[in-house]
Amino acid sequence: MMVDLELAPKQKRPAGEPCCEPVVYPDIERAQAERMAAAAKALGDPIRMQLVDVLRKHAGKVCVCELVPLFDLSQPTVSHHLKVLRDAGIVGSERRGLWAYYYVHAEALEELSAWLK
Amino acid sequence: MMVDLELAPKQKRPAGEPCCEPVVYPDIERAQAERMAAAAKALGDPIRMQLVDVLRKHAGKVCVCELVPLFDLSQPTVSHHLKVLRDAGIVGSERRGLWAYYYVHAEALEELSAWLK
DNA sequence: TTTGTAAATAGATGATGGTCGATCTGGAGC
DNA sequence: GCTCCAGATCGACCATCATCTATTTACAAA
Repeated sequence: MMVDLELAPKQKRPAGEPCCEPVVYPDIERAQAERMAAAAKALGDPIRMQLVDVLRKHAGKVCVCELVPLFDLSQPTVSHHLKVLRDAGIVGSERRGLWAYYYVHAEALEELSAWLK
Repeated sequence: MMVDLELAPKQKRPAGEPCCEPVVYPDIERAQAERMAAAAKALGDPIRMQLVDVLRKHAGKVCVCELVPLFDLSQPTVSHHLKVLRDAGIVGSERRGLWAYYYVHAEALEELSAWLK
């Protein structure tokens, strides 16, 4: 968590030259950093990365029953990963009868994408 | 982990209509997904996100003694976060006398950036 | 209404992660 | 040599996470 430099503990310099001129980094980035870190965290698992990749490449809604056999994981585990992505706002879902369809919320990745660029 | 569709368990369809036409997703993405997930995971913490942000904005090397007071964390904890970023290849470091300087490896973020775009 | 099926949820477990205080390392200066 | 300092590492602690099996929910068809 960032703090104002005035509140930061004073650093005692050794006798030699200082390492560098101090630079002030204001606190503005904290909320943005938390949002982007949350998105990155959700993407920070190979299974979820592949899920998003598959959903993105299809630009439409994909049935869970198509997603589960793509991985060597149990159905509840895939369901869990989809929930993590949904809680992060990265994907959305829709029920149709017995089946559930997932799709990507492209906007949810935009802030991170813009920052990385 | 992706598997070939031939190896995927056969799905028994209910009597009604299937949810959708099956779509084949080849295995090519796995290694890329693992690399990108590793980078995203390293960025998936607000402290590390801010560290990278600060380092990026300076486009030069920044002394650890400047980074520590920006956060309400102990010096070993900041050092730990820098190590996570370095292990992920996102930042590099250089010792100069008593001080250590960190900088961003811009290339390490390029694959993720390109994929997100 | 009974049966079968897709997906979500619950609960347990072992692994990983963030944080701290204490200690270690290695360079600078006396 | 000795001392002081910046930064890294260690060890412990507690929280979070990925995964599984078992169960529940919700819907469809007979």
